[in-house]
Amino acid sequence: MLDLRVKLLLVDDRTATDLAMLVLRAATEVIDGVQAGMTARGYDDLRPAHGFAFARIAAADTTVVDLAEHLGTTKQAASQLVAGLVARGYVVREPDPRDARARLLRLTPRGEACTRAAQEAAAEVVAGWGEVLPGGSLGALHAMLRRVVGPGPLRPAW
Amino acid sequence: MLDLRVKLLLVDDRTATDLAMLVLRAATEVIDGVQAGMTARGYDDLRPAHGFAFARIAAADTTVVDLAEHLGTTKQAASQLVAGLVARGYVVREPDPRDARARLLRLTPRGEACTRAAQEAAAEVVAGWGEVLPGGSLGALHAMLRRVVGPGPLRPAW
DNA sequence: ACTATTCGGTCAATCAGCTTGACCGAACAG
DNA sequence: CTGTTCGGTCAAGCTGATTGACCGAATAGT
Repeated sequence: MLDLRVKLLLVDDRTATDLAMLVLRAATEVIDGVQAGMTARGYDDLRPAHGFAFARIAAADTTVVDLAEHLGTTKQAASQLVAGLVARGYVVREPDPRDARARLLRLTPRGEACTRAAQEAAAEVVAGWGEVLPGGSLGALHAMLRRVVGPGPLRPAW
Repeated sequence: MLDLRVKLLLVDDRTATDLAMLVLRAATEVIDGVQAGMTARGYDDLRPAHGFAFARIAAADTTVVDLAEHLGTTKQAASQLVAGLVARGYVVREPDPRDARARLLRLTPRGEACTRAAQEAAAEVVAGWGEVLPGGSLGALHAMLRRVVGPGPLRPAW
């Protein structure tokens, strides 16, 4: 009877591992689709990792250390990544009024345009899913994942 | 009115990009969870990319070129990866009876045990999801993703 | 107020994994 | 039987990330 309960929770082992694989495949489609959409819009000098950095910088006051934590890398790696974005005109570093050591990262207009492009590309991928799913399923999918996944880092490297 | 149709398909733009992010978060949880479960089981010398290689090798007769295609890398990269697995006793190369150039890859008992461990770890992650979802939702999630994602490479790098 | 420790950030060297390019022997097409 | 394609490896080079050292600003302790 414990066995029955487990079966109810896990469906079954085969389905469980299968589901994990499907999630991975879906994520790969998102990444590849967004990447394709980005190059189609003229942004061909950015990797997915940059996108995650953009999302963080756009969302809140962000320092290099914050970014490193959010990306799950070292602060040195984050620093290099930011240096690249600054060199390409997507990001500027401005002094933090509250802490002379820190430098706040902010998106340039170009960086914001790029962020919007990424969101459009992501929406396109999801729209493709909506076309093969019965109406309302996307909302259900969203609701389920929302309950399932907690906040946490969006590690850009497997 | 076109706008209305789009809205029906995409739910809305905000939800769409949000869904994409959730999928990415879910994938990160899977990867990190499996990785943690693997090290907990004593396999601490393997990266996620190796797991994808295992899955392919276990599923069908596989050569290095097949593997490269499946992983979305060059055959040289796949060859190096296989060399590492052979050196660590997870995989053996045996001659292909039909083609003297080719070498068929096969899992050793150690490699098979490792594959089972990975499946267990993946099932654990999914089981965690099942605990916070109403009964039957995992099945629904599985069904939706199954319809949505097509066959394709499981790219190990973002 | 003064010292010591922590913290944000960068510089430098090193490392791991992947790519490009060249090449070999086996298979196949003419 | 000869030219070309294909499976696979070797070698060199590049990129992204890590480790280690360090500087100046902030904070803690007394």
